[in-house]
Amino acid sequence: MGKNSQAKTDIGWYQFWEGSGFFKADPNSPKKPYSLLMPPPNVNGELHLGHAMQQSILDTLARFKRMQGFDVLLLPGVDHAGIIFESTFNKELSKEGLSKQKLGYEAWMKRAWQFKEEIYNSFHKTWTFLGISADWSREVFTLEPKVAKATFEEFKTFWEQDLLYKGAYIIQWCPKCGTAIEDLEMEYQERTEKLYFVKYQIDGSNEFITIATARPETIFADTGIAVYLQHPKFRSYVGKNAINPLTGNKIPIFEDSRVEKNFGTGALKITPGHDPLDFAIGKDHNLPILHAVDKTGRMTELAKDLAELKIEEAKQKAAEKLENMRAIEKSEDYTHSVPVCERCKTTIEPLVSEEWFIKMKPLAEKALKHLDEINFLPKNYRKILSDWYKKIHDWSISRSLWWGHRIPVWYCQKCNPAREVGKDKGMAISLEKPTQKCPVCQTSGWIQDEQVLDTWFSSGLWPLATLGWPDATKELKKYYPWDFELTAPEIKYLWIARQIMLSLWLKNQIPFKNMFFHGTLRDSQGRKFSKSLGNGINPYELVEQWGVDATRMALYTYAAPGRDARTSRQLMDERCKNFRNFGTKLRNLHRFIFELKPEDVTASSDFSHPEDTEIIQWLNGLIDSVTKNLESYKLHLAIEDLYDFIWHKFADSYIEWSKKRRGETQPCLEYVFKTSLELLHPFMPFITEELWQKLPHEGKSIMVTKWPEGKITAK
RNA sequence: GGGCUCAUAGCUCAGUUGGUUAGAGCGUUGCAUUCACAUUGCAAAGGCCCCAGGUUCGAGUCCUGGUGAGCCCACCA
Repeated sequence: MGKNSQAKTDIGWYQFWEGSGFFKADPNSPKKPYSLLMPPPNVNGELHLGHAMQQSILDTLARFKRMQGFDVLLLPGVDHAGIIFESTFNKELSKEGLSKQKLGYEAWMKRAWQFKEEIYNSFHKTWTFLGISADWSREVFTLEPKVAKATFEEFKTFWEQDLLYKGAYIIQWCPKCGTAIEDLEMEYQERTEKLYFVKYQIDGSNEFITIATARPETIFADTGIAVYLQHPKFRSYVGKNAINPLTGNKIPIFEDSRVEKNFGTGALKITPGHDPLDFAIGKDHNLPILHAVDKTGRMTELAKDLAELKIEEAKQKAAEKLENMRAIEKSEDYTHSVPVCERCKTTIEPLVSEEWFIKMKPLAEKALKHLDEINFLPKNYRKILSDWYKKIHDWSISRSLWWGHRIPVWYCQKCNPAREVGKDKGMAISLEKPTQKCPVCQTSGWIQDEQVLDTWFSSGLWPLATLGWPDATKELKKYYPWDFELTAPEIKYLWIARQIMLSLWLKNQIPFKNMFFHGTLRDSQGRKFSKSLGNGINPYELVEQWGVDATRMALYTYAAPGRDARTSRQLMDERCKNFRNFGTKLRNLHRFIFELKPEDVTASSDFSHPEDTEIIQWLNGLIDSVTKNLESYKLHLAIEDLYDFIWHKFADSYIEWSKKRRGETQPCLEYVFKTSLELLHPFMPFITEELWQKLPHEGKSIMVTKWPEGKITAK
């Protein structure tokens, strides 16, 4: 009962604040701006405890800056999250026996937007109960036209600057998601597999060269054998051909420095179509690229009678074949890490495919020059990012998905059916279907590239697109660069590093002045929270049980920059309970000071009594420390001081002393209590508003009252 | 194989630029409590601040080496 009525009150305050326009930024206001950018959560599932922490931190800073008199913009939004969304959504569809293919593009899209809407609503529910004071009138979703326009501008800029190209490249392909993914989107699983030592006969001889491989099924696509330089045994074979045991093809044997001396036999089969290293070696030695496995993860015609089989089965069969022909010298158990798709955990199949890329080197170099203009917390992230920029590689930006921004490239069906890329090739870049005719053949049968852009291609523009770039809006002028941005460390390269490069390249300015990396909340065994482990803690349950303010306070205790923390439902409950009790303490302070006010109170005081002086001095110290800690984003230190002051110094000490001279302490009690509430408001917005409203006060809300400065000095 | 981070009370963690006797919450123990207290207050116990060196008048904090844990990056077939 009590909990429910409390929740209603909280929502009431939230509506009061929002209805009063307190959350809105005003680009026309003469106040100085302070801008905070919410990292857009992925439209995938519900917001978790990490989001709750992240967004509570943002909200606290926004409320603090507002009270300090800034025109605050806390801009919220949601990311469409291409691959993750599709894999989640398609899983949902499969429960109904449906699939992408069965539904078709139009119907799938319609359902997808509905699904997005459901998730979106749950986000808003969470944001509301957490009390997030964001400017909802400026909320952005990364698939909306505003972002499409910015993304097109980005694409066009790279195209015009010749930083964009399309080419055959070995990519990491997820057969289940049906798309290329980036190295950054892979993870590794330890697996024990068989390492086969396979004999390849030397052409025109009875001798053999032996290679070690864990993937016998790809032998069908072998187009060479490389041995390390000056191999004592195999060097005599260099220049000769080996016979591919499964196809009978003759393949060249050559030396290459990239072959490891101390692994396997010192000879490496080269399969340019199915391995990144082989691709590189094959390219340098002009080897043909063959595919034994296709994009669905099945064997191709090349594998003859093994065609159509899935990789795992083909591996067995290929090994048996080799065994039967006595081509296997031996096999060993071999434990290595296998790349899998971060999203669906399917084994990655490297394949050669036509993809779009951006040349990143000039962007990275520019970012490196300006990195010092950003204040990183913790500061070692400057080095982490700069190391990454130094060994940057080209960014593959195309994905074979439906959920995303379509690549804004149109090919002339008549004169460029192969969809080649080039300024003279009957192709156009345009956000909409081009209206002009093909300059080469004068027809207008344009067809758009079917792939979509990598999610991060648009998310990387978040600091710009949210403010209306490429248009020169007044928002862009006033709030850019952002004062504050925060994120989880795991997307430092995917997102943060890209935002920095793209903002500098396109706008010639850093995207944000302060970049805060919070730690990762983990379970009691140090594992990340994940759906599959089922170890997550639902923030809503904590709020239900302990209230928002207490939950927020518990989360700030984990808000030290860059520090991972172990927690559990039990530990969260302990901390929440503690801060719930702190809230009770605040209510009792109010009761003591106001509801149980004696008759004989003194109207005013110069706080000259030594006990008054003492508490005022403590309070002034508190104002300084809370202000300073908020200015430097150390929320965990600020709440420690607030807690200690209010509970132990004010309640346990001063209030006890005051009982001897209750009447004359009234002005001091009221001043200290009210100031404490104001200092606490950014952290515990609801209870502080509730109590502040019951006090004698000026102004409409504690939210828009002036931040305490501690002008009162006792003699 | 590189790189980064961490190691502080039984547990989860603070400890800003080196500076008295190293802190909090929870937990434990004892006492009090018809007091503003959905209990709260008072008190206690509990620490070779991972190990070994070094710098310094002074080190939990800085440097070197070691041990252990975690994370990130990397093409070991």
